[in-house]
Formats: sequence, C-alpha cells, structure tokens
Amino acid sequence: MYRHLELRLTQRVRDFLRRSYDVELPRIVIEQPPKVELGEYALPLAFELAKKLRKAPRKIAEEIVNGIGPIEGFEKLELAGAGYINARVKRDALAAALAADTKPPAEIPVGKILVEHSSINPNKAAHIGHLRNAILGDTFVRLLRFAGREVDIQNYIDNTGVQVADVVVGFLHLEKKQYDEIEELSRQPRFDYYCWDLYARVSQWYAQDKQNLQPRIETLHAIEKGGNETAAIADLISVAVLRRHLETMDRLDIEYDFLPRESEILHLHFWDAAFTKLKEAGVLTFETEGKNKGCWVMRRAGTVKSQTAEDAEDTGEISEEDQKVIVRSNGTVGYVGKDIAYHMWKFGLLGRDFGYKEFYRYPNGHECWISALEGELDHPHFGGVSEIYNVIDARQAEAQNTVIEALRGLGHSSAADHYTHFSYEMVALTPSCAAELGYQLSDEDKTRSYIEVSGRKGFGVKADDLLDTLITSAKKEVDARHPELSGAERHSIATQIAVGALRYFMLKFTKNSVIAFDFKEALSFEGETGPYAQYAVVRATNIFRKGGYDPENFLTNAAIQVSAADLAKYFSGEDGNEIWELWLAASKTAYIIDQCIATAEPAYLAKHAFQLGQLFNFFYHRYPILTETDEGRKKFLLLTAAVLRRELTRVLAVMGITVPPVM
RNA sequence: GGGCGCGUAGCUCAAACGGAUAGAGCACCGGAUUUCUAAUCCGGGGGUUGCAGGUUCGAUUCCUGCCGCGCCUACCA
Repeated sequence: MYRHLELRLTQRVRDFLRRSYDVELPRIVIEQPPKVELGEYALPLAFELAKKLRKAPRKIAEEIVNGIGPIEGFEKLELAGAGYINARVKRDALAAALAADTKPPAEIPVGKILVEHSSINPNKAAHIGHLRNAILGDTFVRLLRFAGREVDIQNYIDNTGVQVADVVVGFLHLEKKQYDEIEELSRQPRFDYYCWDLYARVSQWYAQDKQNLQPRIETLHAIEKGGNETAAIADLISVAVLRRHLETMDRLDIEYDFLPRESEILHLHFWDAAFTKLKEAGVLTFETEGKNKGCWVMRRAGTVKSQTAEDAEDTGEISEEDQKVIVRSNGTVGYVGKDIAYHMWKFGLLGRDFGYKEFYRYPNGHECWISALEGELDHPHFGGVSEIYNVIDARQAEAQNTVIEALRGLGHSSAADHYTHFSYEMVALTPSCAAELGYQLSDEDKTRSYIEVSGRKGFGVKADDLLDTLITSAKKEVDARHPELSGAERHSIATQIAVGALRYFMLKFTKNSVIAFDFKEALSFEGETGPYAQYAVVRATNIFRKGGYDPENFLTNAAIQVSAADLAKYFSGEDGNEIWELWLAASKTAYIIDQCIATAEPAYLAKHAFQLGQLFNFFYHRYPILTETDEGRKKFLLLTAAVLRRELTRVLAVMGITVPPVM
C-alpha cells in the first residue's frame, strides 16, 4: 500500500512539473519526514529546482502545494521548513486497506530466476561462513517468491576439485583405508565431522614434506578422469558429505531444487561446446610467447587496455598481467572456463544439458534433483532462465565478472545484464572467540579485529555445532519459563527460537560488512535479535488468546466492522499519531521487500522486522487492550495488534523464521 | 604496483537515491502503578562520521589527495 501511494505521488508531481514548468526530473526523490506528525512522505525537490527555475525553494514549494490539486488517497500537501513539501495520506483509507489486506496490482516481470547458493565443497562439515551464504541465498529466494517471481534454487557441487581430492588422500595415504571401510564410516551420523578433522590432518601432512604433494596431484587427475577406484571413493565421500550438508541446511528450512555437479560438467563435455563458441567469438586468444605461452587466455575483468597497448591497434593483445588463463598449456581447462560453460547452460545458451536423477526427498516431500551422466527420462526442467543470482563471497568478484565479460563477448549482452553476483563478505572470528575455541593466537592475531576461518586448518565453528549450542541455550530458557509443557514441545520451541536467532543474526549485517563472529552476540536472545521479533508476535497472540478471540478470524471480521470515521477518530491526536506510526510501518512490507530485491540486500528486511517488533512492544506497554472499557476503542486496539501480528509474521516468514506458540 | 571493499558512540552495527536534530543493539547507571508473562518497556551518559581539501543551498553519503585495515591480483578451485 505504502509503495502504491508513493508511486501515485511521484507520478502526479512529475505531471505537474511538466505541465507548469516544462521540466523533467530524472528521478523524484521521496523520503519520510522525521516525525509522522509532519506527514507520511517528504519531497525535497524544491531545492533542486531552485536554481533551474531561478526562484526561492519556498516559493516553488508553495506553488506546487497550491497548484497540484487533490490526489487520491492523500489528505493534502504542505509546505515545511525551508522548502520541503510534506504529503499527508488519508490515514483511515490506508488503514482500512491494510486491515483488509488489499494488494494493489503490481507488475511482475516474466521469466524464471535461478538463485545459486551454498555451493560448499563436499569434503567437510559446513561452517558459519557457509551458513551466511545459505541464509542470504535462501532469504533472497523467499524475497523473490514473495514478489511473485518463479525461482529455481541450485547448489553447485565441486565434487572433482582439490578439496575432495585432499580428503581422498587422507583416507588412502594417512588412514590406509579401503573403499568398504570408507563406506562403513560414511554411514555414521556426522561423517562430515570426521572429514573435517581428516582434511586438517592432510593439510598438515602436506606441509611436513613436499613429497607428500605428489599423491594429491595423482589423486586429482584420477578423479577428473573418472572410471577408477579413486574416483569411486571421491564420489562416495562427496555424496555422503553432500547429504550431510542437505540435512544441516534443512534444520534451517533451507532446501534446494537441483544440485549440478562439476563431474557432469566435465564428463558431459560442457566445456568443449563453450570452447568452440568462445574461440569463434574471439573471446579467447592463444598466447604464442611469454609466461602464458601455449595457453588460451582472456582479459581479466576490471582491467583496461593500456595506452601503450593501444598502439598495437586491435590485435587483441592483452598485457601479461591482465591475462586470465582459461585453458592451460597442457590443454586442461581451469575453473573459470568451466564456470563460463556452466553459466551458458544456466541461460540456455550452451546447447547441452545435464542428465537428472532424483537425489533427496525432504521430510516435507519436496524433491531435490542431482546431475547425472544418464538421468531419468521424466524430470523437471532446470536451466534456460532469464535472470540469475549467484550468492558467492566477495573474494570471487573478479572471477565472477570475468564470466560476465565472457558472456558479453559472446554477444549475450542480455544474459550478462541479468547476471548478478550477489556478493557478501566472509564470517570471521573475533580473537577472543578464536581463543575460546582453543586456538593459539600470535601477538599479531591478537591485535586484529577478526581472524579468518580456515577449513584447511580445521579452524572454525561448524554449522551443526552452532545450532546445537543455540538449541541447548534456548531450551534452558524455555524449560525455566514453561515447565508445564512436554519435553517435545519445549524442544520444538527451543529449535524455532534457535533458528530465529541464527537466521536473524546472519541477516542483520549488511552484505559487505565482515561478520566478526562471537558466541556471546550470536547466542543473544535479547535486543536486536530474531527472538525479540518472535516474542512480539507471541505477545500479540497472547492478547487474543486471553481475550478469547482468534487472531486470524478477528482480522477478517473486524476489518469491515470498524468504520472509516472511527479509524479517522482514533488516528487523530497524540495517541493517534503514536498508533498510526505502527500502522504506517506495517504498510511498508511490500515496499521494503522491493527495496531488498532491487539492491540485493536482505538486511533491510531484518531492520524492518526489528522496527515492527519495537513498535509493537511499545504499543503493548502503553495501551492495555483487554481492560479497555470503551468497546469501540478496544476493537480498534485489537485490530492494531492483529494487523501488526500478521505483518510481522509475514516478514519473519520471508526471513525463514517461524514463530513459536509460546515463549 | 594494479583492482575491489572498508574506516561512524567503549564494543558490534544502521543511515536506499546527497536532505530536517547522525540512529539502534550490547555494555554501564537509574527506574517501570502486582496489568494482555519482564526474552519486555522508560530514562541517562556517551560522536570533530580516519585526516586534509573540493563540489553543493545542504556531504557520513559525491570528487581528489593522504593515513590505516582487509580481500583479489597462480597454467589452484
């Protein structure tokens, strides 16, 4: 609703400027006045026009206010301060629409969207860094779906890379295990933890003696080649660890639709198809001398032709340091090359497809598919989408941009324009958290604000451990508060709270801020946290339960019972302003979600959830509802609680957070 | 060296497109009528937005330079 009114206001102002002054502003800035008493929207445009029209800002604002005429849904425009124009909406009309949950028609772009997230190397347990990725990605999917978009969720699995090879080396060379023994081990509940430790041991073993790196290369080659014992072991490990990852993420309500694997990209020769096209389009050039002699290279994204190279005219020469090797001199392709092929597939530009097999069935019945050499005949269609979002950390920005440039070089500019690297910063540990985990810190480390986690060193907080800790901590609180409930009920509530705390924690930071992880903060259930927002909803529910109402039914009935005149009455005066602030905030959900999508920034939604929670808690204290003697006013207060409860529940759902029945 | 990002309260972070008095949480201190459960609420102290210039009616935001920090810059993925 809020969004809809803003749009209407913008259009009217634009029309007026065109008609009266013959000016066209590229964008009409609309913001919110510092206080609701001043109105719902503020336009600072008179300042901008002052110079253009050679008039004082106040004068211009006055002319606009007087000349624009009535606008549907608005009470009036007002001149404020040195030249602001403040717009007041018809509170009763907006409130009535909000109570009735009417949604003005919005234009939904056509075309499917593909979101790729998680993409954890299947060689060890997931850690907090992976949680940030998955939670950001999953929330973004929910945002898109809320906005009416059709979305496929993919989780790319690098099952043939060095990381898996390292664990294979660990099993074969350090543990001297056979296939059968490894298979036995892989059936243990937390096999990924076993691999976590083994991976760290292998890394140490490599560091002990350079000779030890030889088996790594051999193992990697064997895996890439396929069809041998080593490759079979790699497959066994990567599939078992992958299953663990799916289980871990399912604890947070994170699901996937399709798991494309590197092994299929390799063996179905995606690269060959891409290579031909890249050569034809001149995106790749063959180096005949210099350090990259014998390689096919392309220009690294972000680099520009130097002045001196310009003399060489359009020979397509790239200075050595600007070259990105795509195909090595031994003929093998690097990961950027494979990524280019994969992304051509995503947009349906490759001319090849995966085989598909059903892989995993979630407890709720949802099916997750995996790539295969020979798939099932009957399968859903993946790929060939019109927009993609890749949730990949900021360190890979250059590689991502290089893939985009390759698509552009191939002439697929629309694909390139609809390719978004959803970039985010890593999760690191505070020095005190690292010390808490028992790691020896150098003096230099102690002075840092954060220390990077390292799977190679086995240094980090595992996702399942963190969740377990959160659940235990929440359970303690629930046990103390609700001894009357059964153990199963308390456990279920504690789990909801733990997931709420974790998901909120990962979403409250803006993407390009490094999270310095600290148990104390992550385990907090007070203040700006998920449980704070959940609690606000629980309190709202309590009012209805105690009052003998059903909160959902109440909303549908009362919406028609409270008249516009009554609403107008209750929204006037000082108390009216206070309560109106709550309704106004509640009307913004769709607007905020649009903003989150446009900027690929889910943190705005977390902020919104917190604000709704704060407003409700304030309201809860200040306006006792059930003891209200004026029946009309009581109904209005109940309606207020019901609207806020509905909107906050909705916002939390988009964040992947559910609300417990009691807290 | 080049590219990207960051620097805001004691700590952790906000402030979309440049806008009205730079806001939250945590921590600290003081309070909340026995009420719809306090995982809550109210109040308080806390700021030269790294430094210096510039553009602008207006700069935390844009531009330039400097200082500090992080990441990327492999025929690894």
